[in-house]
Amino acid sequence: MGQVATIKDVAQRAGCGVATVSRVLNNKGSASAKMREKVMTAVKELDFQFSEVGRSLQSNTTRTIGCVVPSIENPVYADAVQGAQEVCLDAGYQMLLICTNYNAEMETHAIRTLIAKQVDGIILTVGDVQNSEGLDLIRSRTLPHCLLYNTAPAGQISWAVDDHAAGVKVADVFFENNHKHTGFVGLDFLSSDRARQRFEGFSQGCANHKMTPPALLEVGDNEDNLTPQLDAFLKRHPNITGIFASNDYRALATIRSARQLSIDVPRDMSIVGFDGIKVGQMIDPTLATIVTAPRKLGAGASQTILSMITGSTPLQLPLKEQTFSFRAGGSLMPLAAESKDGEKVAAFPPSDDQTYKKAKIQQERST
Amino acid sequence: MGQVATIKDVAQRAGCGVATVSRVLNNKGSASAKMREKVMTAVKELDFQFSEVGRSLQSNTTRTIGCVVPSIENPVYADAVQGAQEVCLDAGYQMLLICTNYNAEMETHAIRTLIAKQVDGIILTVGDVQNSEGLDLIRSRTLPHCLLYNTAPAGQISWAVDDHAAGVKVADVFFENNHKHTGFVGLDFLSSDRARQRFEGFSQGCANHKMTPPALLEVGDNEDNLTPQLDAFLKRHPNITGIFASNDYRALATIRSARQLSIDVPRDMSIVGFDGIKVGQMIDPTLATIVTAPRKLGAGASQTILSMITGSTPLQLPLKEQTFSFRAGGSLMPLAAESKDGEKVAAFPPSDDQTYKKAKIQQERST
DNA sequence: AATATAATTGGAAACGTTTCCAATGGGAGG
DNA sequence: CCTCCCATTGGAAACGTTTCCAATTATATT
Repeated sequence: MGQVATIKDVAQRAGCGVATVSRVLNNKGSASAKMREKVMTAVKELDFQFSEVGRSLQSNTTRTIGCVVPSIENPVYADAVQGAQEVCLDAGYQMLLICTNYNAEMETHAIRTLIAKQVDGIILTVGDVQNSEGLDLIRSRTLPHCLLYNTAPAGQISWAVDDHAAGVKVADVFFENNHKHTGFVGLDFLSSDRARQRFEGFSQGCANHKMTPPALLEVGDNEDNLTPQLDAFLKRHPNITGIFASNDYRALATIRSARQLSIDVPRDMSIVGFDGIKVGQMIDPTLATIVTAPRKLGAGASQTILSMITGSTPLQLPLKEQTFSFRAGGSLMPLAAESKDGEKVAAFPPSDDQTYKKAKIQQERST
Repeated sequence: MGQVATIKDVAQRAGCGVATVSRVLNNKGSASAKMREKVMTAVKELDFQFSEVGRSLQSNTTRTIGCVVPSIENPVYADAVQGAQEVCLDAGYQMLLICTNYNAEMETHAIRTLIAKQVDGIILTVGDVQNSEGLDLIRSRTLPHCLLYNTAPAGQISWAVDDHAAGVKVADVFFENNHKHTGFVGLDFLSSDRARQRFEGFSQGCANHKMTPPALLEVGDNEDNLTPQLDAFLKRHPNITGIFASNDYRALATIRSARQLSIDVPRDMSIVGFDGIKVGQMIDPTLATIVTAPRKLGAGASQTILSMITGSTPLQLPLKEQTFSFRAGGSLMPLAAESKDGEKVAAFPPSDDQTYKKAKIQQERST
């Protein structure tokens, strides 16, 4: 960096003290018209701009908020970060972003770094809310922070999808469409708190409707060879007619694998995903899914943080039920009414495009 | 923020001067064993951590690099940012992220902000390299910076896909698969420099092979009603057998619209996309596309910036041809050899799954 | 014109670091 | 025991701001 002008340079050029320059530029305190003038021209000539680091040191404030998420390669987080970032920017804050790659050690390190950088607040998604070294660090400094996509521990604020309620909703939808025997495809639960919540809600919902408890297929994060696992799974549970996948990618993978096993979606099997990624509506069949609003969650987290910082009254959290909605799609169709006995084979509607379309429309109205 | 301990507190508690604390903690200069000891315990007791802002003021360095991109809702940028961020983090730098939403005013403001924040370098994607106020600001301060996804102006470094060469490659691929009459679907070019480059390369490639110049379909960013536009387009150019879409989303939309027009992909029409998004391989047919490596580009940009900062020898840019590769997929299949006359209807292979599969395999080998 | 009051101004301290430099102390060698 | 040298140590300045406060100047009121 070639030498940049400081407030001293401006003062010298304008022929006044630094205090005057500061007052003029910040519109704080009094200054005569001619002084204003002189300062302004000096600023122009030197192309002066305040150094935020000098300011930060003096004000004990950085106007920066930290954001810690696992990875923005996941569009859910990317969108949330974008939403959060926009709100920050509008309020004159900048965002320091750190991705942890789902690594607890990185997470702790990231938070330590943000604390050292003196951020005014932190928005974060941690791996384990109950046991997070980073979170403890934050708490011990009473630094404003707000969780994102974590289920809030008691008395804490978190902007997150209510995974459990969403799971219940999916069970409701399957029930309304006459599917009584269902399955759940998810990543092994150890690594994902959220998938577990979805499953538990789904189980609960099935129980509410006296449906068979959902069969569980846990897969590794290796999405490629889902087909053999799905095959074995469906052989074990032959009367399943509906599958809830823990996210949209997994739902797509499931559809693909089903197709490889000559199982048509939605004729032979209905699939519901989770997240509501954009492509879900661009493919055929379109993907029925729980759609979430990551941008809004991110934006909300930012607003919460900002209100904590400014001390203004904190934003109301959305109702749990408003953190998601069901979107109908071609991957889910109602089972013919006479299928209530669960005799899957007998339940197929005739293989007729018209029928399918009607079913889809009906389905769309049901939301 | 409850009062945090400063170096003075540590010094007081350890019974020494601040200089000693600084020396001990930075392992710089000499210090006796017992002093080290005392300082360390004081640090533990107070849970002390250096304030980076004090440091920054003194060292005229923030160990922060700024990153300006249009939007991380676009996975291409999200991945690039993630790659860049990781490299920065590994080098002990943090990343300040600002998304401009494709808005030139925001872009300028973002850069101004980053300069005020005294970032040590900037990675940026601008809307118009030739005419960017922000870029001028950076240049006038001789601040280390590196372009990303912009075609580099003379003498500048930019980590970007060679869109032109990629366009040529797509033409090559169509040629190898006997497609002579092609089209290009892209956003109106005013807003996207890159799409234009792709089109120009594609045209060039078609010319190289003495194919008909590609027909151009410019669509608005409203992806929903592509169908009528595609219909009109194909009526105007009835013998088109291959379409190159300016990105994967548009390719998927094109496939969907084609299907609505009862045009089967790939039987009646081959489609090639651009970007190589993940879902392209999860759908049916899989999407033939130009795959790019956004993470690598982002990481490369970071390395360039870091080497500029440290003054080490700058990383070699990748060869233009290495910034992308073609990935075969089910959405592209060869036209039967006897179709060279362009008589599309006569060219259909028999509607036989086996044939399709063979065609695909052959296609995959051709890369 | 003299005084009281208000507006304007600049010096200096403070924020948390690093680093220069001078001062102190201890040990070795004479 | 004296001297010299080196290791250790702390005071102070500097980095770029803001803001308190005292000093100066301008304006209003008699």
